[in-house]
Amino acid sequence: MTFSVTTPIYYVNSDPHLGHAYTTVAADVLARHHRRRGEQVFFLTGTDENGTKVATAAGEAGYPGPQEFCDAMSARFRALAAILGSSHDYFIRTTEPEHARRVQDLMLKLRDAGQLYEGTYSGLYCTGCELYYAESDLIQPGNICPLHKRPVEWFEERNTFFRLSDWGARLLELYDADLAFVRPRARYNEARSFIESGLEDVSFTRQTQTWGIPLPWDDTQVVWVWADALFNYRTGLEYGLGHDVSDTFWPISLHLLGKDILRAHCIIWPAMLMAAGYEPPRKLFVHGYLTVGQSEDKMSKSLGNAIDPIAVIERLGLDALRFYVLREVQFGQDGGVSNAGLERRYETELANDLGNLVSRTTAMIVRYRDGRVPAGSSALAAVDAAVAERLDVFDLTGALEQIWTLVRAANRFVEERAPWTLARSDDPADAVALDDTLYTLADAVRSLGVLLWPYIPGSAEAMLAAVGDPGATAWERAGLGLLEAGSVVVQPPPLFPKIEA
RNA sequence: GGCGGAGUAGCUCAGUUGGUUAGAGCAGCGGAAUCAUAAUCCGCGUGUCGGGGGUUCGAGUCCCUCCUCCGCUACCA
Repeated sequence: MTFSVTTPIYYVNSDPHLGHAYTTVAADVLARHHRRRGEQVFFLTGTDENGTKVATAAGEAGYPGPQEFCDAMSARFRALAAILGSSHDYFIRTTEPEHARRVQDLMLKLRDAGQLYEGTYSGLYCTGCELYYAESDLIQPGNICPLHKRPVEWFEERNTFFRLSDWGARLLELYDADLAFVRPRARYNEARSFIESGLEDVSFTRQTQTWGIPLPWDDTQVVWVWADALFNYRTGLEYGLGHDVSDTFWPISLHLLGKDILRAHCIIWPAMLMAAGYEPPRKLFVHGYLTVGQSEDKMSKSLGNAIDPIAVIERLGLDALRFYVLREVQFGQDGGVSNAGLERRYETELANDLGNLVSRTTAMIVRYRDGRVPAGSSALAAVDAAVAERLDVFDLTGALEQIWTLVRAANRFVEERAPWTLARSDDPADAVALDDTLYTLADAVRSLGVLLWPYIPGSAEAMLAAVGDPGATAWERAGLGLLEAGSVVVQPPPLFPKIEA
């Protein structure tokens, strides 16, 4: 089995923020999960660096040229990925010569397949926005740009067009063949209805832009940044590892993307691939936005409303951030996030529910059984099947909820068994019951370590080490009753220390 | 306008193909326990399931209609 997953490549025109972190973490969790299942995984992320906006931004930021700007900005995204613990296999940059060369090859391939033709693109263009407007989006009368409050101009440009209009029927076949081709369902509907409404050809080159990949047969044109950017999902496999792994990992198992780039990914991209003779991706998952909570953080005066991923990591740790963004907001929907919400989840779920479970479990085994896991059998119900089921449909939030049912069950179990009472008893039956209880708890901590490893790898490894099963993160270990009696237990320092007031 | 989502406890949301007293987490109130990061566990909700109408023995779940919010309705990414 193989599993290939991508994030969008991030446009270097803006600074990395929580939204980028969100997508990267989500992709990382899936990549880690599939690796634990023993699959071969290729996880691709990177930066999108071509286009006029980048060239302009480079000038405004005082860089000698776009490349220097891209180098600096891309490095920031790469740094963010590293801080997030992203386990990507390759970080692609669209200014890499290898990428450019292969994009040119792909353009030739499209041309040779008769999928490109020369035409004229014309429309109402606002030089301030640097984009074309539909008449309906402008203030009438007078075709006034809603942003710049001045009339837009009629522009014409000689371009090379892609015959997107030829692919509507094939795209619909894709959507018909797999109702989960695009998730969540609302996004599937959105993409599908757009296709059904009729597709127009799309210009795949730009004449007026310079910062881009030249069209191989006409160097007065550059490849449209979207075509260039989308192709990264292919080119990255062809050269990222230093050798071509596209045979192994193609078609892409899953593209993660934000809802703002749905059309490019769910319509243009599969069509481009089919036109070039490649298999389209198997699945696309469109996630929502993390919105800044208004209600809860209304009190905070200054700039406290924005969540800076780096600041969160410095204060509460990487795992707190990774956990929070996937736990708080149903993956696939929009949802509010706030520092107050983050702290609440951290305190109640990570520190109190999970961290304390580890503390009390290890403390009791150290105290009552000299730090050795007694022989016993698990009295709890495993959740690994339910978790895998959620992850198979990319329900990262639902999987976490399933995991938490085990966390809660384990805490409840402690109260039910009251091991401290059993420990005070002289009855041999109580000693056996205590063994069973402690085994169940240690084993639950172990199982939770396996289940949570993709989400919070550092903490999960600490959990596994604490119950004497370090590094045993393979998914086959996610069930219950797999801990060896006699494993050495040590009480670790608190996994999630309370927030200092 | 058209298409598509959503409207369920104070908050965030679950609620398969219609079927027993509509659920979870959080917050709030009360209690128990003491292994543990004073961490945990138990108990407590008169919720018009957006309004109205209909189908049915029976609807949050199907049909009609109305209201509100959101997304999409093409080439910055």
